[in-house]
Amino acid sequence: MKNKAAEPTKDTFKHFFNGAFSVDIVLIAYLDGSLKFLLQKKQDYPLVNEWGLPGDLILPEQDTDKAIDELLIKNIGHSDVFKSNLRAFSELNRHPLGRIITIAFYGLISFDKVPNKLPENFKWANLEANYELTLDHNHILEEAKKKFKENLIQKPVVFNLLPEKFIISDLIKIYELAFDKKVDVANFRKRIVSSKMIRSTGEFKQRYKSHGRPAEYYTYEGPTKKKSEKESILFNF
Amino acid sequence: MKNKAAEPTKDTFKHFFNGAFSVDIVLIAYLDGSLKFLLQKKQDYPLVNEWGLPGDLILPEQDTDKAIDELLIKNIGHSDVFKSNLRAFSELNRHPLGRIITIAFYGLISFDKVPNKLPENFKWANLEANYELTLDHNHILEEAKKKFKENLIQKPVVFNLLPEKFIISDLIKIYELAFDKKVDVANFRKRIVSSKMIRSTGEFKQRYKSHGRPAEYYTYEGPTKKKSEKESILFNF
DNA sequence: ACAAAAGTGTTCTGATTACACCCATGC
DNA sequence: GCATGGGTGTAATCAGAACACTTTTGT
Repeated sequence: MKNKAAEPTKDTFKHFFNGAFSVDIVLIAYLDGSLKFLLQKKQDYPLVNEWGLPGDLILPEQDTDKAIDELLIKNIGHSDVFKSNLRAFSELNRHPLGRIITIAFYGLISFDKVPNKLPENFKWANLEANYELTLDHNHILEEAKKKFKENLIQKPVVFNLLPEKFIISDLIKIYELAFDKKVDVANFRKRIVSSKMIRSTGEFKQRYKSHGRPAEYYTYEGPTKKKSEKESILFNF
Repeated sequence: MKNKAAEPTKDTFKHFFNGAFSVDIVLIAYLDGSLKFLLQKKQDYPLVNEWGLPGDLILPEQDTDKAIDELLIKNIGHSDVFKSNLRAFSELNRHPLGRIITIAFYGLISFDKVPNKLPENFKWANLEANYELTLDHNHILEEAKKKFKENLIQKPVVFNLLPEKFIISDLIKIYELAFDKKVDVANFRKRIVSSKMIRSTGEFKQRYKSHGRPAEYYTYEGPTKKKSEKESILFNF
């Protein structure tokens, strides 16, 4: 017992510290009547000219959230988006440079905050299109889409895709696109209005080159003040 | 243009490869009529004698899923549990040894698979108790509990806490414990039986030292075959 | 016989569905 | 006037909440 090895120190653990981290983001927007996500053409070795999710290697001393913000600021000019930590992707051989675990985020940006011009190596792609992305980015994209859809029905995240003032038909359109299903407009409208989550502004959308009654602008008021707070709980699957 | 720097190589990225990874798991069980989670007293420098979630540093060449399985096998004798990738925890100064990003899992183990004897430095703790855990493990625990509860109402994960054959009152008890609310037994029962998710076995639980009508054992049949598959979609918040 | 736990039935209410109808505008 | 998109009303149905009641056991 007295003959035990030397006390461990930080140095004892050196061999654990040979891994790298990166961040990637699936940034979703509602643009031109369809759902899109942001793509980046990689320019650095070893992925030159491959398309993938916006992302970067980070240094061990870099914070992941800040790294995402910096990435966004650099490329779309600001980081004013809704961000949610998706999960880590850690498959052993996911990256040719060595063991890199990536922290994936999914984000939502409202269309009024989408810049008119993107850097040359960025583009918006249709969320439903099939792209061959680099590394495991198709996998990350799928998981993000899954979480996005779950969130859409469970939490008021839609509003992050829309400006302060929006029209209900855009709200509905997003659901129809995301789930590829029709929405009963009358019932959707009644439910969302009666929930008090949105409030009418009295302003109306002027229409150009189309007719029909002008749509009223609504604005998001925050989550529902739980109406009833059920006494008994029950599963729902 | 011709004067550009040398082509980058793997070596160019060396400075990114100074980070470490770990895995941690919040393993939940339904034991002795309450919900518990597994705790480990750390024995290695620099966390000696601090209690935290079961977990370990992993080498850059180790797979995270395998690492969790090995951890479980070593300490509870098998890895036959339901596991779900929670997310990565990456705060800059979460670990005294340096930048270590941990991949957190949450897991569910059925009480018939819980070993009678645990290693000395492991114990089951009440899920609702307040412990001072090492590092950011309280934070990880909270996120795991949140996801556990979400899952309970959204997906048929409860069955992972119960043996092949179980009685409905245990099923209900888990919900009551997790949400600290009463469940209307009659309605719960009707809903779960009519869902065809569980099937009665014809076997009954013999009771010792208590009276009351014997409970029938049920068994899980798999997820509901979507009864109606709604035409129109609607949010639910 | 009675207490305790398991399991069933019935009523009432309110949410959800389906769909018909009305409104405001451009051409 | 009529086509188009926005917006409201209503009747029928169905799922959920509440709770009383029956069954089977131990003591």
